Amino acid sequence: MVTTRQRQDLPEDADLRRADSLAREIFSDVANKWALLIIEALGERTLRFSEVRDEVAGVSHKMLTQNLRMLERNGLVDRTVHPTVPPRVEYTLTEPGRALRATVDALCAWTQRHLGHIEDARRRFEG
Amino acid sequence: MVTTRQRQDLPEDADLRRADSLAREIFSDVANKWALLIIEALGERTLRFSEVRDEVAGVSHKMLTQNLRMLERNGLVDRTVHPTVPPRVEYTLTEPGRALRATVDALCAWTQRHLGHIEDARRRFEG
DNA sequence: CGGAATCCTGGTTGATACTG
DNA sequence: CAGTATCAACCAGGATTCCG
Repeated sequence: MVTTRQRQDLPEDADLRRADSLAREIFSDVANKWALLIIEALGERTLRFSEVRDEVAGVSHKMLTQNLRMLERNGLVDRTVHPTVPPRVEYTLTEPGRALRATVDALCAWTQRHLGHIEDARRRFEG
Repeated sequence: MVTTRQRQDLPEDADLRRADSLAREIFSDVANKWALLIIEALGERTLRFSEVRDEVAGVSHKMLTQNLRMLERNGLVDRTVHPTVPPRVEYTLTEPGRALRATVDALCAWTQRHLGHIEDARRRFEG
């Protein structure tokens, strides 16, 4: 993944730059708090809309639908509508979604491992 | 890292909940586009403010200082001021910063690997 | 129950200008 | 060059309401 400015602008770089801006877009979609928390909440399970809402602390109805749509659009979650009444909508991670979840797990582990160091750094910072 | 609601609220859980909200806070700090791009840009190198700005495409002066401060506060980057004129300020990842970078690398790799799948998913989504 | 639409507020962002 | 301050614009995000 390219995260830096392009140094040149030759015509033959066109498709490279396209893939690049796409990567950037996906990165922006995914590198966001709610998306990552939702992916983490889904884990290996299949959850209903309201179950996800209950699992992800503090998420609003709106943010949840918005992010679930985005994840569905990018093929990271499957959305299944059961035509019953009342309606029942279930969400599951797709294969790419589960792969992403692995790196989110790593991020969570990193956070846990460095909690102490970060607390110290903060005390030192404002001193 | 705990990402779900607390089911109970017993007194003895107080410090657990404190660590929890701290983890949540750090997660929110770090799970953001600019922070991750900056960490990726720094990599193993030491860069000046203007060099980081040049490496991270599209970041504004303000967002850059803001995020660098945040990363410094959390002890993820070292900030060294050389008292020369004009001033020279250099940024380097700390050990925790480099550890975090490893997971960011994983995220970037994930993005690259699934670019195609995601493009397809999008086409299927809007139909 | 899940979702869309509306409104409304406040935080985030970029532009600009100024300091050391 | 690096950083801060100020201001205006914008958009994220919450609350609410209505629909299937």
